[in-house]
Amino acid sequence: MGRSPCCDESGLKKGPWTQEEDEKLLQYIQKNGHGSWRTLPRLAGLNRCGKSCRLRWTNYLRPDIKRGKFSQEEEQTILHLHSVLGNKWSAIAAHLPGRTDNEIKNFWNTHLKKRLIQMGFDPMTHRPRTDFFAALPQLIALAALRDQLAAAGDTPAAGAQHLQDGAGVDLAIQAAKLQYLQCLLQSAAATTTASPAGTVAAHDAEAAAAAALGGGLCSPQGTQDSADCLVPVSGSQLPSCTFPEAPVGSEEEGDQGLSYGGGGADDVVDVFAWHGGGGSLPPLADLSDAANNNMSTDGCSATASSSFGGGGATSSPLPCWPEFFPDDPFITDFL
DNA sequence: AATGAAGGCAACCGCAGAAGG
DNA sequence: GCCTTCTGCGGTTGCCTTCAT
Repeated sequence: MGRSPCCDESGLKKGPWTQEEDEKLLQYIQKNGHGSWRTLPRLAGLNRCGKSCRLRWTNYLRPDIKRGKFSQEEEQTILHLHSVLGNKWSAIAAHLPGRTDNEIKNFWNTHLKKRLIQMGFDPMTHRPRTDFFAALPQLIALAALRDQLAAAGDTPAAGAQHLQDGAGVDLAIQAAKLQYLQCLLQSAAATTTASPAGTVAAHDAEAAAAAALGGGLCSPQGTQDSADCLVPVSGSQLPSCTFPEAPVGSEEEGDQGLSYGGGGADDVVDVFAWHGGGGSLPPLADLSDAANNNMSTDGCSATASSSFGGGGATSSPLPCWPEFFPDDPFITDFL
């Protein structure tokens, strides 16, 4: 190593490309192919380093580049492959025709990664985060929801009126959501000892990715059972292909489909809406049905089909929160 | 309407590995 | 086998646009 960067050579232009430069590069490559990137700029009459030319070509000028928003299928694929491959952007890009590694990397860093973090998942391991600060947004949301519940039940008359005018149903739905949230946190605790995906040998990860793709990725239409979608190395991980797609047609949820709020209690609702979109978790309507019917007090039975947490949520009853904060009056009172 | 903050994206930088002599 | 050169990849930066106040 120790080789000086190619762009250190004096006089070479850096920064944004002009249309004229694009045209020169495009015409040269279309006519001659790129050949040696190092000699290309001189031959093409460009005052750029070869590296810059290659980047411009592969990330922007290449004719097969697909532009525009990522589709739901592409999002699912990225999430799934990232859970298996990690930050191997070029490998991930190889499975997404027309998408560049740079584009995928940017999309991950600006969208998907943030969503995982906001939902309390470690974006590197795709597992629920177990530290307190990761759960802080949920705690805040819980507090807000509790206030809402308390306000609704201020007086018996008010409470009865709420139930009559439909507000009671909303509260029941929110209670069901809350219980689901508790399940998530429980699964977080259950996966504390699990090893991170990053420890998986690269060839195993590649093989797993190939197997997953060859055997068919988790169908966005949900035609394949979520358990079948899990590749071996990510069997106890959360997102990957077990992420359900966003509710179809929810344009108001934002341009990417997956819904997130800006903070506070809205986050919880949005997160649940996303989870309930049709993947391995029951749709929100199911939760509300459970709430309206005979909602179990263990908080997890309503989501018994969930694959989250590697079985922790399905095999062990709650209470989860009192284990974390046994003396916290808010927790004990709320539960 | 102005201004600051945040988000999104294109491009750069430096490292690692492959290829060739 | 060693050294040099080239290519590709992942991380990071900085600019531009959009949004919020």
